[in-house]
Amino acid sequence: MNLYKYVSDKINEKLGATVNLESPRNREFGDFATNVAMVNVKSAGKNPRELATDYVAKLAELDFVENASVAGPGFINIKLRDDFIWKNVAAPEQITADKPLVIDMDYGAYNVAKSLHIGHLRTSIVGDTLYRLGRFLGHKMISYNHMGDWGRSMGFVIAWIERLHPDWPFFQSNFDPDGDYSKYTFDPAELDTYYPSAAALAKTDTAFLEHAQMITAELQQGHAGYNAIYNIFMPISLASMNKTVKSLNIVPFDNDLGERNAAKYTAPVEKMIRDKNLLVKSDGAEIIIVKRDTDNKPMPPVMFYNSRGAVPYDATDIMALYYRKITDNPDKVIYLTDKRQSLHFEQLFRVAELLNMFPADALEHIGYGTINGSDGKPFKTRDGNAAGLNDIIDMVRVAARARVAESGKKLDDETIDEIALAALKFNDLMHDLRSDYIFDPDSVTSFEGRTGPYILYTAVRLNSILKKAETNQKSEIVNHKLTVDERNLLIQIMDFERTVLTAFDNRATDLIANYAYDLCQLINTFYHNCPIMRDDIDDKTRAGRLHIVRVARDTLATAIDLMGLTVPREM
RNA sequence: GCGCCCAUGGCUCAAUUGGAUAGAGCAUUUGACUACGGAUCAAAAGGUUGAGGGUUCGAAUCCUUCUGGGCGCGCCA
Repeated sequence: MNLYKYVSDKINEKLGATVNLESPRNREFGDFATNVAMVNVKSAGKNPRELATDYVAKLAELDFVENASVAGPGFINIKLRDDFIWKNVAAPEQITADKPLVIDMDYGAYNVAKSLHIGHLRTSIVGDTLYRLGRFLGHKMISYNHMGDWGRSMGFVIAWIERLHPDWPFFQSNFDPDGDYSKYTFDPAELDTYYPSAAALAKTDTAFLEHAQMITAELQQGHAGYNAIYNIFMPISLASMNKTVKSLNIVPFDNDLGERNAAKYTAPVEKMIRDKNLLVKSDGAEIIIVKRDTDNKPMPPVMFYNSRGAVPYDATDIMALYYRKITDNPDKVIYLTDKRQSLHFEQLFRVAELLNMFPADALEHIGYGTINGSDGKPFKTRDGNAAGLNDIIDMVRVAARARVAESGKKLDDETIDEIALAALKFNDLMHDLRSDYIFDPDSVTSFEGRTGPYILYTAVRLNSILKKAETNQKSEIVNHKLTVDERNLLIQIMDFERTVLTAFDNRATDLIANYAYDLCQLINTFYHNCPIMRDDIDDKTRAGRLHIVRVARDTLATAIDLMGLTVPREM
């Protein structure tokens, strides 16, 4: 149940006020606290402690209140009755948001012919958890991997292939579009080196750069040879992306539709823009002015056609939005990208408004921070290269395997992978996604303390008890007087629903991760202090504690699933 | 130049969006039933929340000035 909401509503009803209910930081103060007396002190004309005393008398009449007391400058602390807690604590169910929405989520945004690197970690992992959260709350979530598959980088890749194989038919003037080109193929790993190599060359070789830019424009305008070679490497690259997606255990994208798909809608979108007289010629390009008189900051125009006639990402993003409008017609579109792109999205949203495509509040950009190394600069491997995502996954796996070997346990590879992935993903999820954070390989691979493996370990422990207790499956709730550890755990369990709702509302995946960690701490303390299967434990206590274990396990398992992690059978 | 973001124990992060004695993890020191599984638990030590000023019952959080960092500002995404 949403304990917080229930208690909050009852108290509001009783006091005829809007109470700001909170969980006290220090659990000894009580299960809940409120500052309502301090807030209402002005209108009441009493001092806060007097007013609080009045409130306390009323609160004591509520059937779920064990006691209520005044503390400090006028806080009211409330302790719940044991039987109320016993009666209401339950495993989480699918929660339905008040108003289920259709939500398009744009994250991932992988690039063709460029392997995933550490920059894709957050968009993938956080995007996946937001997607799962939204789904859990009953929203219709539609995910888009808005691939970089049609812009400048494609010209670079093709130019690089031409450089390697100038004799290939795709680059000849007499290219036959109906020919059989099945013998031309690429090794995925090698393909991933093409774009970086080309980009590096373009920095020094202006002629190469200009040639690549021309190829981009010609590709977009239908050049047969370029399109043919594109159609060969594109699927190879996509398969490679999806392999990484799978190894990250993120929900497959509903749509792998990127810039190329969007560009199909150039004509209707251009018409919309022209109809409103928004397209302006400038330096050979065609742009949309989005600056407003009230702006006190730089607001460059949106590029629709560049001077070579190609559609850059400014334009394809408008078209992608158009595509989503005419297909999903979503209530909301949420973009999850690096925060450095926030100006771009502000521009895009202005265009959407100018075109009456979406109101401003339907579009949302969540900008996540950079993952830095211990030097405070974007994380690189020891040899100074941008760290590949597969390399990072492997690094954590190797560490996990070593850890298992050291402990003398025998776990299969699948389990080790689950542990390693948990370490990597939890480390990402626990940070405030809008801030930069430092990625410390030693800390991520330590598997101790505030880590993914700690979370999984806790779940495995609970499963282990339940397995052991299988024989006496009394599912009825036998209540006994709660110990402090039992009580703290149950209160936290009952706060799950509020946490999930708040996390989604604030697009704050760290709330789920931190909730799970706090829950695990309480579980482990309970586990340590409250024996269950030991011979000296009476049946009533055992049955009650087993019930707690079941509910705790189910709650934790739900949180783990929302984070896209898997509980191993053993560890 | 204009604009946005950040600064919290030695290190990495929190702080219920203005609430009580600023909490965790790592590292350090110490302890735990020969174990419902020790990837755990318990405890100690460690803080003028970058600096100054202001707002109020109450500030890490809001305003202001300063210092130090990061990022963005038309043909990349």
